[in-house]
Amino acid sequence: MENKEIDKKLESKNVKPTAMRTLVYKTLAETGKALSLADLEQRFEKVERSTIFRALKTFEENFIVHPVDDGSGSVKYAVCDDECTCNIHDLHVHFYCTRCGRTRCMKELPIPNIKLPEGYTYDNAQFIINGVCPRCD
Amino acid sequence: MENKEIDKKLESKNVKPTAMRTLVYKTLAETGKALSLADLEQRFEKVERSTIFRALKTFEENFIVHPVDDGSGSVKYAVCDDECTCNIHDLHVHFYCTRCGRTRCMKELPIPNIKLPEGYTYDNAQFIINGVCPRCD
DNA sequence: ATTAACTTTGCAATAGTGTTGCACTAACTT
DNA sequence: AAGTTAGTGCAACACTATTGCAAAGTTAAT
Repeated sequence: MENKEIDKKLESKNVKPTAMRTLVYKTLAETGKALSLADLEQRFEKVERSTIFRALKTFEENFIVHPVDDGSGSVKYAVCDDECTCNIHDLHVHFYCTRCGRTRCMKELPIPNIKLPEGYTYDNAQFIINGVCPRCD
Repeated sequence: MENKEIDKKLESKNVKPTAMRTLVYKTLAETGKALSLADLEQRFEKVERSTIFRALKTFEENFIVHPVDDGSGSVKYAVCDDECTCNIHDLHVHFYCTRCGRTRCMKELPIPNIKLPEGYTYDNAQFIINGVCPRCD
């Protein structure tokens, strides 16, 4: 993905594209997986943890990435689709491979509609499936 | 719940009932919610974190409690049903209230059956719904 | 262009969760 | 009762997430 393209994308979501943000976004988009802060940190070496952290938070607030808590101990982040507003209708299943630790967005599997008992309202959900991915099988 | 009853239960799952374990189990069973290590720690004051921690791990290994990672930052634990073997068929939805931070097992809502793409196998899942519970509404 | 105002970044420090080694004590075995 | 095993408390530590502050970079206004 071109840097210019990324910058446009960020701007379209009201986030000023800086070198670091572009880099973080690019990495997330190119790997196509959900990555944790530590994952990202390793990939660049030079960049400060807090800088990446704040980039992710900014992205999250502006619906550029969504957080995935796969139970691995650290929250991971994956790029949202263009139309994503991170509301309940955009949610999808995530698959966590217990062998390689990789987390994959299963955008083709939307979170099933659940009928909660009387009195409960919801606005978000996480559906993590743990198992073994084809690569590790 | 009687202590004797608890002790029987623990023994039936091959866990030796000690004073601490009985206490931890009792608390989990009586509150009827999923509690974190920190939650439990607060309730007793006197008892060591690591002791509670190890009690929970022991319970988990022996299918006496199941862990719930509701995204609050700390894993919580809830008592299993009698017949629970913590395999994929025993799994149920958990509801995390974003106002009060309480996590409730929705045993009446089993995790829906998901058809994964070719090549993926699974053995566990977490389905957390975030919203507001009746108490907080 | 220069200064002022604001934003982003890097660094250092901190809080909280989870986890382990070790020594001490309690419980169980023979 | 002596020896072995299991459980507990304490202290230490690793790691993730998070924040305050100061330096550097960017933008806007004169």
